[in-house]
Amino acid sequence: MARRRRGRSGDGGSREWIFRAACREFAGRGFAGANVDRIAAAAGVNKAMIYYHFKSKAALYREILNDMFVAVAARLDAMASAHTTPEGKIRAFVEAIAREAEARPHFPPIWFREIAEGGTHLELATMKIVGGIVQRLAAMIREGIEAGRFKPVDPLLVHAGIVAPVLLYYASGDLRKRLTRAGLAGADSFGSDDVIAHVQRVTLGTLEGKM
Amino acid sequence: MARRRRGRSGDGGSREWIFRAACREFAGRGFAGANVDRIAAAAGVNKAMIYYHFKSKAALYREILNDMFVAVAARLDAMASAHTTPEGKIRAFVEAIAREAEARPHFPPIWFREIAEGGTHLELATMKIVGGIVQRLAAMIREGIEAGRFKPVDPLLVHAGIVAPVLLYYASGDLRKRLTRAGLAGADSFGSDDVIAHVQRVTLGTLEGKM
DNA sequence: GTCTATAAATAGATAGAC
DNA sequence: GTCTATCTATTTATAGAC
Repeated sequence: MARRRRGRSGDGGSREWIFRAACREFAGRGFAGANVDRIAAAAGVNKAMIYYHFKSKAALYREILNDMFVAVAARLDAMASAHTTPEGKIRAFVEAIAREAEARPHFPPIWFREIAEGGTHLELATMKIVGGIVQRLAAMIREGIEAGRFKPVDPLLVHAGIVAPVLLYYASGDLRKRLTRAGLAGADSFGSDDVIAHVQRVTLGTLEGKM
Repeated sequence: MARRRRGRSGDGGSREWIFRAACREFAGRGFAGANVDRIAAAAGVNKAMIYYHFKSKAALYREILNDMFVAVAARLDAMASAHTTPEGKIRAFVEAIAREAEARPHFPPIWFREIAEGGTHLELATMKIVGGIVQRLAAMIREGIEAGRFKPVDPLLVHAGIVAPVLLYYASGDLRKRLTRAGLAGADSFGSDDVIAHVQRVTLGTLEGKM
């Protein structure tokens, strides 16, 4: 442990080392389970530095939450603009969630825990960004309906059908390993690309009303 | 707070009061965030009683985890036996998960958190029960394939497509309330029956290869 | 910006009386 | 089975020197 990834290119100094170590700590142990001493050790800085850069453990956590959704929204816009058809946009939405989960491995577990906690730590600004993400998907569906290619389906049901399985896949990596080690049908039979393709197929099938 | 549901019919005494209060506490705050004093207060018993009935906070939590999956497996068997067709069994699987989430509101949030934690608290016996649940679904799919009604789809992908959205719906109740209060597209446009029907339709559409 | 030392509160667990 | 009192360890947070 201790002293990780200092001196790497793209490093923003102690503040960023702390931020990254905190992402891992909160993802692995949750807000209450996370330990400031451990974050400091993993970041390779003194504990007092955390309070120099951040107001509190809670403020640090809230900043991570906000960063997650800012990144998702940005990636969503970047990927969606490359597609013109409603189908392409839906595919891009699914892939954007998955790619963001890969870029920020703390995203799925932290979000799962925060959902379980009722979103207690979400700032208003962050909630608005979360709302905007759902609205982007709703707009894609509306567009597809107007183009006569999609049947009307509740956007939140579609959203859940995409985000829940994709994030579950990324959040459950350790659990699946553990189940496999225990001699159970752990299933390493597929990878992230299979998950993405499957969710894209299921989602479009639902929207195109082929069932 | 304090002193809840004592003297109700079906009460099993202090041990059960503690167990139920602990379910709520762990669901709302996670394992690390849960507080033994608060559990005792909510159960209306003295804190020492918790250690009289359970070995430790962790042991109490592990017992709750195990109880959850024993109940899911039991409900699954009870509901599946009432159906003969592969389609009916898949529908019953979806409904069983949902009904169990209603019967044990702590199930979705606790399971989400435990997944995020890599299943660290799962005993071997509990993991076997979890594995058995996936195997039950796999058997239903296999049966449908052999009957020429389903296309081959990875059972774990199907499982994720069912369990993730259903549990997300139940686990996100408080979050959705919070988003709505913040003036966002909270979506109270549908209820649990809509979610169940939607997931059943999507799952069968996927298995029947209509996309 | 960085570190040492420490305050101050919280929380899991147990001893022992009744 | 139940309660009081308490031990002990952990942990967030800050004061203050360099």
